[in-house]
Amino acid sequence: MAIGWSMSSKKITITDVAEHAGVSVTTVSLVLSGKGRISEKTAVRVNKAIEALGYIRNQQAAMLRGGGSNVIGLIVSDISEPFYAEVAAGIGEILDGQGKVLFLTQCGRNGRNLDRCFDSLSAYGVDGVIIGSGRFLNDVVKQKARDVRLPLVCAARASEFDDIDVIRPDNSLAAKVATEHLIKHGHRQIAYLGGEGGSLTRAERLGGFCAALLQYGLPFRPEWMVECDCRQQASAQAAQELLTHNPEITAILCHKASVALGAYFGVLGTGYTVGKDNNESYFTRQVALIGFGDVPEAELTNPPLTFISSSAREIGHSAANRLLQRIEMPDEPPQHIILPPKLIARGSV
Amino acid sequence: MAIGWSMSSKKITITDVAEHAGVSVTTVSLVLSGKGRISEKTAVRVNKAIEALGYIRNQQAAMLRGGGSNVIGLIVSDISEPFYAEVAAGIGEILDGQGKVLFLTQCGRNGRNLDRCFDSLSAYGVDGVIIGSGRFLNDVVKQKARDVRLPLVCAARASEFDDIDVIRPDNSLAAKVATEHLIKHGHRQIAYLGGEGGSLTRAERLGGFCAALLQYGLPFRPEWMVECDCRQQASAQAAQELLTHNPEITAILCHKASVALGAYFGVLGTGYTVGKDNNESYFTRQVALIGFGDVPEAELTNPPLTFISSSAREIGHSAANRLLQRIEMPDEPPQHIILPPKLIARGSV
DNA sequence: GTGAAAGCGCTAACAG
DNA sequence: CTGTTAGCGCTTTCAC
Repeated sequence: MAIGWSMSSKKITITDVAEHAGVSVTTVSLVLSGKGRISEKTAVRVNKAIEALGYIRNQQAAMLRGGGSNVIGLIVSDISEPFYAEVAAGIGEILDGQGKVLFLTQCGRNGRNLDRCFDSLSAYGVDGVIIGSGRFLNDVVKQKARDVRLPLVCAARASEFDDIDVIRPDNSLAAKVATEHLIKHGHRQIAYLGGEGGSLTRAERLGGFCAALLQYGLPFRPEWMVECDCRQQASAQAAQELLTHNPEITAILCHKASVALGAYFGVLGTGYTVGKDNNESYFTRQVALIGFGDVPEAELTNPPLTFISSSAREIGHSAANRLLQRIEMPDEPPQHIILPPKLIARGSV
Repeated sequence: MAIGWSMSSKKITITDVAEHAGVSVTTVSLVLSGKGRISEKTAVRVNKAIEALGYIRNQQAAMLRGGGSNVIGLIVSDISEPFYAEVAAGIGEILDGQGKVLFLTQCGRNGRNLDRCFDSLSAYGVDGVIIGSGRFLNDVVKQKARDVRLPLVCAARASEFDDIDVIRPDNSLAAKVATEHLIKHGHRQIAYLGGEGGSLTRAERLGGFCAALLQYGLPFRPEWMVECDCRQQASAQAAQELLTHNPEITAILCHKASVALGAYFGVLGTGYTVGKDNNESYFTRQVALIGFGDVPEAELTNPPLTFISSSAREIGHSAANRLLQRIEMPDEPPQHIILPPKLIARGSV
């Protein structure tokens, strides 16, 4: 009748461990943190007691008196946006190796809760915070961070601030590299497909795109830079239209993975083929494609599309590392870390 | 020379507030938690002091003495997997409305860190934990949860346990509903495309699929249930092969969004069309498509593919709500919450 | 090397 | 309605 049942409900504290090991709480604490010089023998005894009792140190209490909490806060608008999910994963990877953990908050797609998120993180005693969607970051929060001396770094998709640490991809360079790649493969008539007018990311990329065109003395055609809904079908249609109305176009730079995928099928739909024909047998018209992508291993691998990537995961890595540094040295001037793009050639050029 | 500079670095405590407001700490505490009945006047005075000083309550200290921490722990293998990201977002939405927050941990794609994640959450005093990837959940962790009396619920993609709360989609029913939908639209030769052999989710769906076939007296064809790489191109090829080798097939159930998308283009690639022709002019062969999808608003909307969804976000909602309930009433027997599927008809059938 | 004691900021009795 | 007081579990001087 399950009488000898484990009544273990009582919370086990450092005191219990000390008792069990026949030492003082101080000693246990010292062993836990590896600080004071403890004799090998007692250390072993203490550890054995910890094991036996299944003791788990109460971090809340620990940080109350001591210094850091080993918790990092993250604010994103919505974690289900792949970019932020990827950044979060990257941050997690770094933190993991450092015995630190991640506090996740979502401020909503409109950023409404940003202030509340920040206060929340602050209240829970995080050692620093990383903010994803920098576009919502306002001066109130920045000031608050300064007031409570809470390190704040921004993991962004585009350039945003100059008064805090920012980690971001080099959109402009990425576009330039991609465009040059196309030019070097003989393309002279290049279009840019996708994105919305108001997007900073798009603006930066178009900047790089134009820069490359100008540098190589190629014509600059506003009507070849077309916005479109990012969904595949829409992109496919847009690509098809673009190609039929402008038969001279031989290459398209695609604003994101789904656009590239759409364009891929759009090109096929026009009866053209994608990529360069290695055998130099130019019987059917070919269109080259390069897509921008945050998430290397994803959709673009199959069909094999050449793409230019600024890994969101790496942004997460850098942001985490930067924050950790800043926690150590809070008074350094803020810096921008701009991640270079990587071009992955895979046959569609 | 910035001499009168804000020296606000000192941490502001409840005591400071009490002093500033000319009341005792108790009163402040009471105002903060809205517990004791405090006179309107003092409440206002206290709030004013809080405002003036920019006081932020130290949650760590609060929970040390009091009960809950208002923190919920989440363990997923990798937050960048869209399913988990979506679940996390759903959880966040619920918690947000309750003044609670989310602690995110990642146990790695192989689940290696599961134990460590759990201990971490436990150490930080979460009120309960939601585990995503249940497939990694082991008895050690379950026992540990019981020992420390930490409510544990599992937000899963498929059925996994019976000794803890589980929230999961009804894969079998979803497949059944989808299949019946096809049958009712006159289809008799239906294939299932995608997924990997070892997948529990797939097994459950195939179960529902077969059940529906049998129920309607339709033939059961193992060779029409084909596995395939989930990437688009692979799926497109697989669909094309399937259709050319088996000309009698008129409908395909697709294991996930990317497979459906691939199949869509695969069908077009064979020269057939997708969907039902409303004008009853059956000149070209048509193939109907239904995809499974976790994320309603995503890829399947365009092209307009009919799909059957078990919203990952809703799983997050339910999991959060269930956990909150269980925190209130820890001794209820564990229950399974099985979310019904939703069929969204959009023209591809 | 190890222990005793004083808090960290807050809440929860119990008095007034 | 409001104040006094005693801890929550842990770290950290400062003695021994």
